[in-house]
Amino acid sequence: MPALTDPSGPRRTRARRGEGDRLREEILGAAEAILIETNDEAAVSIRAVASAVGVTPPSIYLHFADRNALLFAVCERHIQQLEQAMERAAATESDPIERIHRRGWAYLEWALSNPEHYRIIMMSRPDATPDRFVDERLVDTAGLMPVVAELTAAMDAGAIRRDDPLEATKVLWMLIHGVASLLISKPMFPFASPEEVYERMFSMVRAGFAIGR
Amino acid sequence: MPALTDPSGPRRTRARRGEGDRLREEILGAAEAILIETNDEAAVSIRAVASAVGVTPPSIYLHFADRNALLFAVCERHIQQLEQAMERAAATESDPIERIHRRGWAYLEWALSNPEHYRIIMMSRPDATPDRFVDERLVDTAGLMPVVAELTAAMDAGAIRRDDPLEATKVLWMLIHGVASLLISKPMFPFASPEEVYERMFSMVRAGFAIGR
DNA sequence: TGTACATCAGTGAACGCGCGTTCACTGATGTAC
DNA sequence: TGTACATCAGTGAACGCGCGTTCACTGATGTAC
Repeated sequence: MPALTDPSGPRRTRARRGEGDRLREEILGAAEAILIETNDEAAVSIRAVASAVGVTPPSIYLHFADRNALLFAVCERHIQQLEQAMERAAATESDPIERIHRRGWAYLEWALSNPEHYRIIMMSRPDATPDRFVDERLVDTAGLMPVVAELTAAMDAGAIRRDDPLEATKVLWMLIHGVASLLISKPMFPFASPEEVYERMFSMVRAGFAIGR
Repeated sequence: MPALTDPSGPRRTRARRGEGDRLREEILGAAEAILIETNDEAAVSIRAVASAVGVTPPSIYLHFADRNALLFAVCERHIQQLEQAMERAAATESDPIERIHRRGWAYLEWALSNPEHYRIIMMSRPDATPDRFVDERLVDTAGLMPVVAELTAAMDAGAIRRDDPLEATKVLWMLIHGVASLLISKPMFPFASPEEVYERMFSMVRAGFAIGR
């Protein structure tokens, strides 16, 4: 009489030859699920993921160099969602500043919906960050380049004060990051709603960009 | 022949009766030193601190409830320094907005000088934060109240647009936090100098506060 | 001045934990002949 | 159609780690009589 219950996690049928990448996807899915469920990066351990997938810990190393690589692979997927969300948000608007306004709001919404992802990508210790997230990649990651283009267009059109669009964009990123990260880190602090805080912040941005003194 | 070297850390003479609090200070000092030296919260373990002081791990519990309590006791000292630095910075200036400008710069300087303290206090997971840092305390902690007073004075004097001074202050906190935390988290990212970034940010603040449209 | 005793500042040894990672291996699956 | 073999997807057991915390204790110091 075979055991009907499997104490060591869900059963899994071994992938067929050539389908080794199936496990990779399952690992990513399980890691993602644990991250969302616990909202705690530390809970995403090699052992926890392996057990959730129904596989032994060493199997993880068949697909990921180490724990960090796995963690960031999970986040990389979400970053694509962020970029798409920002594009969608801007799509139906033509005014450059308003497009930036919408992008920023999409960024904030995404951060608040995925606080632990946001924490890992934007708030973790630099030495825990894989190289490709640090330099070039990060510019895209944060969705900065489209904003630079937007600002340049607005300046060319004479809609806003002429300035260095890249530096201005970096500052915008810092401002929105301040809102996002403090809302995430201090959920008990009596902040106003995200909408209100965002509008207050952005009204300063508008004023700062305005032409004239 | 007695051992001349002590492999288990520095020797320490036991405190006399009634001087038990001496150890508390030594523990705080050692924890502080480790935090600054390693710039890594995780390095401040009960065992590491005990060994640095020249005492056994259980002794820590004579003075601190647990590891977290120790960690935050270390930070609490620094917060006082922050508050004092902001007061000093504002002291020689009379214009309310300029006073805020100086306070903000002092805040940023402090954060960049004590990145790991800043990380613990402002960027750590909420569930790792002792209660008293979460609510009332935090308002003082971040040095918000003087700014509220400054803004109120400026509004009363008709120098800036009338608005809710508390909400405006919270947003200012978020903005400066964005600058501080991103400079700390992404040291390799090609940001401009802290000075330049801060001035760019604050010029938006000034514009946002300005009277008129 | 001397001694029994309470107090206080620590100690020593151990608890149980979960972790990342390595290593030699197994057994099912497909392929070449 | 059959069989030896290479390959691939995993396994099982163990490594060594440092950690927070607990418990019963010791031994120096001061105090009361």
